[in-house]
Amino acid sequence: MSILRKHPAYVLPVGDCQLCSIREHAMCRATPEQGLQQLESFRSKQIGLTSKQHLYQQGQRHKQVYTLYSGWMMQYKTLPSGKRQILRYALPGDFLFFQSDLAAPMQHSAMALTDCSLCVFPRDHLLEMMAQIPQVSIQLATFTARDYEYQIDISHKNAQERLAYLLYDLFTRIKSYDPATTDTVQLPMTQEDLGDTLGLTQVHVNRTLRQLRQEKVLEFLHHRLIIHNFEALKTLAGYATQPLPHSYKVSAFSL
Amino acid sequence: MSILRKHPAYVLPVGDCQLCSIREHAMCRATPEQGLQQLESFRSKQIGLTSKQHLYQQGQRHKQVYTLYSGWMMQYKTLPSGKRQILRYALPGDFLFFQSDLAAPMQHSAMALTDCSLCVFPRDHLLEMMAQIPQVSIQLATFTARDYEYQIDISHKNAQERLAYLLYDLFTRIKSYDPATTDTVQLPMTQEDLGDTLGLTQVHVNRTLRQLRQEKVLEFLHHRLIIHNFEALKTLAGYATQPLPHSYKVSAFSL
DNA sequence: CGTGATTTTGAAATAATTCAAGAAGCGTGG
DNA sequence: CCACGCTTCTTGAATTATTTCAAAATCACG
Repeated sequence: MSILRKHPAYVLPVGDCQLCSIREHAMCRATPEQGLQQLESFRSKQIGLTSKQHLYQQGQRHKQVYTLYSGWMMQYKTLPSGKRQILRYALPGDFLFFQSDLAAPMQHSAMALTDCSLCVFPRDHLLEMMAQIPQVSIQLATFTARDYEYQIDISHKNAQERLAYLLYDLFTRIKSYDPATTDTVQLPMTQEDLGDTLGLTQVHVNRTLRQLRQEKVLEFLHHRLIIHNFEALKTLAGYATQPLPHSYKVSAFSL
Repeated sequence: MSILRKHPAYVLPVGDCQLCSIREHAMCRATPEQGLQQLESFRSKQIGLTSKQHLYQQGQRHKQVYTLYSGWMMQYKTLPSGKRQILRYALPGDFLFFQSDLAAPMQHSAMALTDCSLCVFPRDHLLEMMAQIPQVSIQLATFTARDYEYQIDISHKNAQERLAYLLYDLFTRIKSYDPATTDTVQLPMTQEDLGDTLGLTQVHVNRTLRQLRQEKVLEFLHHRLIIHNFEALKTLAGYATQPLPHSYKVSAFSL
């Protein structure tokens, strides 16, 4: 059995996907009881994927939208140059599908990194869901903003800082599924995946990981990430421990 | 009078800001008549800013949200290193303020690049507006997704491609305010601003602009952008003219 | 155990930054 | 209307960051 099959499959905390009995689901979180029933009426089915299987492909006019119930998925784009750009790793509870133009063909592909299961909703009903259940739109706007802020935060960093930022984020997200986690987690991605995520070559990722290992910050080897120095990692990743100074006057209107 | 004062101030097409009679306003676009009246009831006032004035500052707990009515603004962050990262240039109709955690202090600052006017809404009412007027949430999710996709698109590019992408985008946005535009527009930003937007040094922006000029793609000098070769620019910016090939099989569930 | 995928390392080339200094444009005050 | 000072733009040389190419070592899995 492949390492990706036996990889720990993080699962949403509550029961079978009723998209609704699962409060941790991105689409359900903060939705009131009545809204959950509505949501459930929109759901069309559940599906399973095995590792490496695609859920949808860039260029397709896809008719459905998803939330991930268990497993890891990744979303990526094939660029005009032929290179692969990984946009995002999805964990249980995360949306898969959203793009600014819902009517356009998908601008990216989604592939299972491990065996997965998902909840399916008809794409045609999404706007209806957003209109009828305000929490759905709010969640969607909030999660999209979070992804946006993630990209903003990583964009002006160098190789070491990016790697630190990405690995810190992945570690933190996984830890939220298994609070017993101390310093070690299993990750389904390779060094090449990390490179395609960060816009670095696999070779440079390897050398940067070596640096981080030598500096005793972390180790990443064969799908196992170990964090040795949490504080150093956070600092490298650019999480400010001090509030930033204000250097300009603010308009009189601003308060 | 400063060049930034006499800079062309793009204004929303329709009348005084009734946030409502202005259909092109991000918050109003696609909102039905009844929603517009509701929106108007939420609006608290209009304000003006002069060039270089700040609307809000990173770290503040800001009580209002805005849509820009006329002029240019920029949103930026001060990083722990002290460097400035410009996130976004706002033109009339654009939202200013959104972040994933509405209750947190602002994660960025907003400054007027030219004289500006804006519509103001109490931040406390934003979630209420989103819940009562579904179009507001949908617009917010859509625009945030657009910003996200913009960051995704620019993130794995080199200096020349980034500059091409940014300038093409700015050109296109301005053109939408003045359809008579052919190949020349005025931009309020400096080469240093472009550098802080793209994560490049001002010196490298200068050298890259020289390359683009020598290759007869475009000229950017003293706030004036001239596009000489639109096709070359689009290609450099990474807009694929051909659909991308599909290389993987898709799950049986995907249609 | 053998094969293909992944990781590691070295050497050379390219991309971008840093430091430094000079040139050109812009706006204010005389 | 000109002169001065400040900001922005330009260029060169040296340094650092990252990529490319290539090959060997290790690992996973059948």
